[in-house]
Amino acid sequence: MKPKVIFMGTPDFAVPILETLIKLTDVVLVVTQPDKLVGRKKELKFSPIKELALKNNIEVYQPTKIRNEMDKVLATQADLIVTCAYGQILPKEILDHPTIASINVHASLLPDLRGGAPIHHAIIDGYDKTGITIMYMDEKMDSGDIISTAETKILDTDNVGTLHDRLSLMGSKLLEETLPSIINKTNNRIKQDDSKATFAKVITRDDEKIDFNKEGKKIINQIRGLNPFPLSYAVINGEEAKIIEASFEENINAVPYKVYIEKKRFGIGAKDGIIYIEKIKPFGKKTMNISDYLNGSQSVKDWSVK
RNA sequence: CGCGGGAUGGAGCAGUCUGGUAGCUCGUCGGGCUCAUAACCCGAAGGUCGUAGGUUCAAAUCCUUCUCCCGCAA
Repeated sequence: MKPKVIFMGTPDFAVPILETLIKLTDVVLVVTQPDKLVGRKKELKFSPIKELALKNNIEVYQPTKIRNEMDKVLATQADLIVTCAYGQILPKEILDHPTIASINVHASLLPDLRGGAPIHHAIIDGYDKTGITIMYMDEKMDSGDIISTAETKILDTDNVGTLHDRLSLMGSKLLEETLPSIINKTNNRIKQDDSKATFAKVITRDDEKIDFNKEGKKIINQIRGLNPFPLSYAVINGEEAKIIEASFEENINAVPYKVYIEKKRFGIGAKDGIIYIEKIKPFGKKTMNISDYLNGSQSVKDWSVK
């Protein structure tokens, strides 16, 4: 007899998790964020999790605020609630509802990087490794007892896209390995050391702007840690341009924000060296290599960066 | 009708306001120079200027329609 599971999640990251649950358990209800009007055309967009649920003929529930709309969940008999990047805090009544437990799949090695953007911050904040934690949920943010973990090194070549995809698959694999022990209640249960907790705040517009007074290494981490979404930017000649990829070379004489034009290279000074832009997405244009960008530009040497 | 940017040889752009021979930086191809080169020199090919219609002797350029791409805001 497969356990009955209520799954709560929203973005792409959670898709492999739900796929694993569909394979191993009886998913009786999927809870996800309401459909949103997205983009300039205001098209109604289903979350990736809703798409997957519909494809598998699983009932979907989309409360605006689950705290105020708990009846549906409480009326659904379940052994487990599994969440992954759902986007809403669950009240105690819901956490206590399933017969076995309410657990969460989180994309960091807790107690590091609690919160909404752990993958971005793992790179931005210069961590050399991160991972997946499956844990019990309590009423605070990502603070419940740890059941299992899996870790991965963050490579210099990683960005949010590659790390996201890797962690997502790791998450589904770890869940598959851990699920039996949770169901027969032989799993580990390790308290988090709250004094060591760090937080991964949701990315804001301010986090996207590059501050060239910072060290080059930090700037590169910021660029990687926001790629491919939402991308970092700088104001070049009065227009916002997304910086897609860049490299860093130490240079003791570098002046922050100064433009360094060399043959086919576009550098911007930082605190301890020069950031060379490799790929850029100018305002209103598509992503292009820096050589293309320079080809179409005139009097680049007079440009300013803010 | 939320605000704004864009569509011009293979790439990135200028030209549009002030209609009148299709331009720039690259790439490609051919040739030259060189021990050699992504460097340099010479030459060539390659574009119905996003779509449809209108104004005009004449439209990339002015007017209108539509399509597609992108940033912000939600």
